[in-house]
Amino acid sequence: MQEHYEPKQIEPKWQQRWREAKLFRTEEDPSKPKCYVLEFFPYPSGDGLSVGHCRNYIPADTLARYMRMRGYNVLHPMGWDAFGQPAENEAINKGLHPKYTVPRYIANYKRQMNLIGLSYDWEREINSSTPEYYRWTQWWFLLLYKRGLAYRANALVNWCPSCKTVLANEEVEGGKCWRCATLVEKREMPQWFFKITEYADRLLYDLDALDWPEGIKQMQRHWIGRSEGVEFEMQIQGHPDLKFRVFTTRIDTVFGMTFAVLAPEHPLVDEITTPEHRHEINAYREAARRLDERTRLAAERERTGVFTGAYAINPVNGEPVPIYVADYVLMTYGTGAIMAVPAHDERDYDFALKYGLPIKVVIVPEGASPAPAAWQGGSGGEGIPPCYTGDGIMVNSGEFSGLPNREGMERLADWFEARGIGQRKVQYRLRDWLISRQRYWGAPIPIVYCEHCGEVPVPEEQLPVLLPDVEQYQPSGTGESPLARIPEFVNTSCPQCGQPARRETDTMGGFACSSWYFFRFCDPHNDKEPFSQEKVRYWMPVDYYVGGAEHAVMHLLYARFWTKVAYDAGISPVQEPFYRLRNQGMVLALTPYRPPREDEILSAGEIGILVRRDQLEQMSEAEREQLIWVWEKMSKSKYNVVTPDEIVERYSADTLRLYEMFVAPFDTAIQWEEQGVKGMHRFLNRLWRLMREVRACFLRDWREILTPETHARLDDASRQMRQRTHASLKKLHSDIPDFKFNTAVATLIEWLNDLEDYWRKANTGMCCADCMAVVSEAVECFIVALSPFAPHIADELWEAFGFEGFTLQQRFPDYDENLARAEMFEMVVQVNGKVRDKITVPADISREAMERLALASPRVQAHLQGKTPRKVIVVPGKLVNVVV
RNA sequence: GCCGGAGUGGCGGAACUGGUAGACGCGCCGGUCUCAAAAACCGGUCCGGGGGGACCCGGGUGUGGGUUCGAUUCCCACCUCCGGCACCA
Repeated sequence: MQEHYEPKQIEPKWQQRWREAKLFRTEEDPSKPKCYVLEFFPYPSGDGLSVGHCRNYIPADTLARYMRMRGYNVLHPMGWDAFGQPAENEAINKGLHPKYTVPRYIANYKRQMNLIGLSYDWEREINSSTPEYYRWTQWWFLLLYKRGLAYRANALVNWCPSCKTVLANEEVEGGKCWRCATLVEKREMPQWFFKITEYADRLLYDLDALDWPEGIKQMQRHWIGRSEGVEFEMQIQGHPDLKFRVFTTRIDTVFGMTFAVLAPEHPLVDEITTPEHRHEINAYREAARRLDERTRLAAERERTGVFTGAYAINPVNGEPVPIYVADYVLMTYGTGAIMAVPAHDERDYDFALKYGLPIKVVIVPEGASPAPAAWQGGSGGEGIPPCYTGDGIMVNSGEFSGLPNREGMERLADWFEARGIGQRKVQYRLRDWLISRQRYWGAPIPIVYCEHCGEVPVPEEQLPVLLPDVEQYQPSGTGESPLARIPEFVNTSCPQCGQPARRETDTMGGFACSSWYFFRFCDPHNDKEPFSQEKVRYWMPVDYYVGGAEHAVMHLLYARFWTKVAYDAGISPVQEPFYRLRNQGMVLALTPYRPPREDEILSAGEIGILVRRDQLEQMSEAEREQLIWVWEKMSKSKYNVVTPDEIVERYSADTLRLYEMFVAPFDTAIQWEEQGVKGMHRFLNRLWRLMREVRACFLRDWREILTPETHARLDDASRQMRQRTHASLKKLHSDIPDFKFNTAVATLIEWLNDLEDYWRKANTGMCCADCMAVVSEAVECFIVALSPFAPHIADELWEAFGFEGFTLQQRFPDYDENLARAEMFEMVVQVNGKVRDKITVPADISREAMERLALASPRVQAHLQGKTPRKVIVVPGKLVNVVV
């Protein structure tokens, strides 16, 4: 055994041995329980992994290793979400085709993952950009298509002028593109959609049974946005042939309608606008269409709108109300038209105040007077009723007046349904999933357009539709994919009639690939089908799914949707793909900003000019003092990245692993500080030194020595050491599956501290064979228990102590419940709730004895000052509180 | 504005179903080794006050109130920070 801990020798050595032994290889084994541990499908970027990315992989790896050592058959695979726009954008910038860059980046990721000792079964590696994989992504498209869940439609879509492609609703964040933050525009184009809305209810209700972070479930619920209400029809005055429908969740307020609003894009606007308003309406619609997202973002909550000159008839009382066009009504939600009730809706209220429209109160809070005199003036001023959106009693509502509004809602819904002019309806915020991308680095949509047969799906046996080589990377700008400029690709024959036909040139967005990869990992090399039923039945669902919270809606919703479709088609054994979900916290790094120079101007919200690393090194002392350091998410663009490579170089992979798990709870954001890394390195050094000392006295047969009889004659310190060993194991068994890696590592450190103390004492003087057996038990258990966290040093020590094989093949040590329990405890004695004494007593002490000992304490007597206790509270195993 | 989460020493954080607040690590202070420094190791370290000292007294988990023998933990109100959504009728 080397004198010092030399990670540079032991880490590569063990990584090589693991590889040669195919240690991480997984096969189906019906005799063992399975455990599927999966991390989010990474996109292999040219920047490689940072220690920030490792925050995900390291704890997941520790969990996977632990589960293996618990006897589970663990599936822990890794692969690459290799299609996507970053690779294309890079191709444009550097002139290198993704087919060359992507494999290089993958190789680097893999090298880094191996460097930090991740236990992936590389035989199951998959790459979504290979025909072997995307063939089956296309197969999924056809599955959805056959089930009526894929359709092409002309639609007003989100267009990113920078990416030159359309975006799904989920990919638009605050009106900007999720990738490049460019303002998104609206365009009308034919596009492919998946009918995720058909699954809205199931996607909503099935969330309840999932063991996911509550926040993520909440976000999905909100994204689906189910609401119940009534959709009804309104006549337009002077147009007996025209009517429009509105949706409301507050049918109880229908008597308070004082105007109606159509979305600017509503098809009826043209027909009903009167000549004198036409000019103004057209201008408004044009502005809304063009500057849509921009103005809506800039002009906060400012309401604007224009009168059409037309009137709608309120069906409940026959009163005409003016019809406005306003952009606060969205064409994409509900019917694109609303009844406006300013007295009971904030938005309608603001609009009515601005345009001087009447405000008619139809609900009053229970016990309140409906008289105008009672109004203290809403935000509109004296004499104007405030906007009240809560529950109450209906007034001014004809035959419904006097009813509690909740009841009125039901009666009115019945009223509309009985007359056939309206019905109860459920609305969703969720829209269908737009899948088309006008890009070449994605899976081609397997559809052919034939003059005779129309839209024809490519037959399964003709898959894959191979992606051709693209020489011109640039998007066409017309909105078409670069694939459209490759005649050999576009021109084909119709699979049905054989006549000349054209291929669809759109590809599928990247989320298609990641919506089913967890199935593929179960059977990654199947070339007959996407996956075999037998294997999927064995492995699915994913038991632990680990990744960042940024995919809360997009990926996680899409993957759930595809899984449900597969379930309905009889090819998935589960309705939900991910039983447990855990989100890791971000890794923050200090990022330097400098004050702006005279010629530089900061935009709003900026605190200074970002300083690059090379610039930082050239700065003078005076300049450095001016810097403002801010904790920000580690990223290439902030020049604050720390790589695992440099940490492994300076310390070791095991150090990095321990630090990332120890520094904070798994789901908390952490601040990257190298000082803390040093602490973990010290721990490993200390471990090494102690093991070197202990090795000579190590007794392999400690199990035979430590019989119950021997245990009974051990001294206090030895029995306590055994208790510490077993209690530590117990704690590890509960912390690891619970993702409490920080306290798990703390437990290891404490255990080692105790062992060091015990060893010091046992080694000087009181040395005996029994003591060495106690040390040996602790040492052997410690090495094996350390293995999931720091596998390299664990295997090295394992070998140094003369054991064969790998720690990963050992059973994670079980603990003895009786030994884990302390024999003595420190009984706390309080007087009036304040700690006054601590007395060490046997664990099985009686309540009476506790009370007697407590009252006998001189300290307690001193605080009692002769007074007699009014009450004595005894909590067994804990404390005694004397109340005076 | 709405939804979700969190406020604990100089710092990251610990504390089971209400029961010793501050585990563990960093930093800092003192020491050992060294010509010296670094590294490494050993000891100390919530704040205030008292004592030569082992110790003793008081305060303390964002703020204010409440329940309780006892509250970081439960309840009410408020403040701050982080994440998400934002005209969804």
